[in-house]
Amino acid sequence: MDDHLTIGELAERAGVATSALRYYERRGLITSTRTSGNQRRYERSTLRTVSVIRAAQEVGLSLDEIGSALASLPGGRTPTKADWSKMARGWRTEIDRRIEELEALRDDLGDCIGCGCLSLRSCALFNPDDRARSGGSGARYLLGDPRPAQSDD
Amino acid sequence: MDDHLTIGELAERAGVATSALRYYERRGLITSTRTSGNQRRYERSTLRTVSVIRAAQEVGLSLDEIGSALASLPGGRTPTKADWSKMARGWRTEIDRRIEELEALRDDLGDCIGCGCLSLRSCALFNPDDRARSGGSGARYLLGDPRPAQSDD
DNA sequence: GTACAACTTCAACCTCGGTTCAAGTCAAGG
DNA sequence: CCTTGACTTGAACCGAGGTTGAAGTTGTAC
Repeated sequence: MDDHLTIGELAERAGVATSALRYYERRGLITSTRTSGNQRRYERSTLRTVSVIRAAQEVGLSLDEIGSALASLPGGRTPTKADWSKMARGWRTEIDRRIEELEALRDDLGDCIGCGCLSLRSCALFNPDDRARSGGSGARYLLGDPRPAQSDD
Repeated sequence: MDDHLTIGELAERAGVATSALRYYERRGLITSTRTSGNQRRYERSTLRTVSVIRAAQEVGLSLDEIGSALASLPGGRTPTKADWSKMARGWRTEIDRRIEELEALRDDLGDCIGCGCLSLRSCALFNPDDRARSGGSGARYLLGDPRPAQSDD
């Protein structure tokens, strides 16, 4: 009833499980103080931080990336309005990039459907060398660079 | 040198690791015959199947979904040109759906940047109740339904 | 006929974003 | 004081899509 939130209250208001909040704290995304009896108490502003975390996850960022973004905030841990605007702008760029990738993929697919490129000749979707191969499991899509015709199938 | 491929040859031509090919086989996505010495030999058409698998993964399908699609092919295991066209059309629909989701998300984000909705009032991105909560880890995004104003922040 | 690369299997391990459990402690109402 | 529910910890587990390693076998080039 003071101006702090228990983990259960924060979980309910933020729409996440308490286990997720403890996990975020282990990962360094949020912080808490402790009562004399070792229970977590959260600032009300942590609700905002959690909302930003969830929003960033929707955008497709990993918790590591989100953590870096939060850690790089100048004046402390909780994102201010200006911080949020800045981050949101960056994320929008990221979303735009992903939309472009998907559109390219869709167009490739359209070409394939039209051209019957099961022959594998010059089809972007079927060009393995070209796939983004580095760096984990994110959504990665292919781009151009059709290979010169080879003995195909 | 006959018309079959070893696992290493297939791996190189398809751009995947041999371990992945064995994994696909365990999952029932591809098949092989064996030499008298128990080594795998692949039909050349398996290269096409693997390409389809990788393309479907790019689209965002799980190996289970891909397996179902391949298993449902009428005339055997290797997708024909017509099969491929049919699948590709389905995937394109899926891609379109994901692009729409991303565009909605981007627009929400644009609203947030414009309105300074850090207050959490009526902001789609900050509305936890509304997040797609069911069903695994796919890319899920939020939609409308701004909540009536509450004590916020 | 022998060296060596490529193959075999099975089991264990990896990341990511958490959830679930067991065993125990704290806080609040009656 | 006592009960009850919310909290604490650490460790184990999940599923997806594989990778890695050990120990042994095959295939082929010289």
